[in-house]
Amino acid sequence: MQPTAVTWVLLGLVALGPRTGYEIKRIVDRSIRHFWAASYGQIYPELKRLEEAGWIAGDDAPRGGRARRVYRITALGRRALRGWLEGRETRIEMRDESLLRLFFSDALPRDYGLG
Amino acid sequence: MQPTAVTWVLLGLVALGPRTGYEIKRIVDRSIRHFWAASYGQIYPELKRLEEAGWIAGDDAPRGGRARRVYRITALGRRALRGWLEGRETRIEMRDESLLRLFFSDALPRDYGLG
DNA sequence: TTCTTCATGTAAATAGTTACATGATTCT
DNA sequence: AGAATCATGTAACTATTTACATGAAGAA
Repeated sequence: MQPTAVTWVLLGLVALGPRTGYEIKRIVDRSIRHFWAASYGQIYPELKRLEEAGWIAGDDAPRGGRARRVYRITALGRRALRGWLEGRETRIEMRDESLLRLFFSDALPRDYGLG
Repeated sequence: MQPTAVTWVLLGLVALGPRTGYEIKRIVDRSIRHFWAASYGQIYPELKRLEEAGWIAGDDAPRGGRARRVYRITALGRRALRGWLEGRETRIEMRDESLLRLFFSDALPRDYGLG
């Protein structure tokens, strides 16, 4: 399975305990997003892919009449996650507008506004 | 002009001195990319847009038989850049794989590999 | 002469966000 | 009753990367 941007986020969260896509999104938005964001448009399709690959398994668990699907990690998924955890690859990309501003802070002639 | 991701990178670099698209790409790859990356597919079309907006002006400056276009900033461009520099908006997004790994470092049962 | 760098540009593919559709449940 | 939250999913849009085409100049 070719991992995408959200593969390890989903697999990691499901490894911590059974989760729905909705719960995953909530957790990501509250904490993980500070160093790795994820949108519904990524999460739901990727959960399907992970299930097809056998890394997670989904169980229908409706709450009343409301559809709901809870995913849990499989042995195969644990193996994959362990492999990634032990990896040394360290992809890092960032966009920090304040650093960009700092970089260009002297790009224009000063206006001596503070002088 | 609706700014894109690379607008301020290009305008800032051109404000520091006349530059070709190729030079901009080289500078970005050597330094700025650590906090704000840019690809040719963004740079060349955006240089065109900036020129159409009157924020920069391009002059053909071939080297021998090799086509070459050098851009310089205009008064309008300086105004726009100053406006952005004085702004307080601070968009920041990052993806740090090692932080993600750290976050999930206890997601699996320990294998006591170091014990 | 061959390799690297200079130089511009874009098509195609991939990635990602946003906004909506849909509707139940729970909280105030 | 009304608002917020739970819950899934995707279409359409926007953004971004990659790889290629093209070819001259300079360095080894």
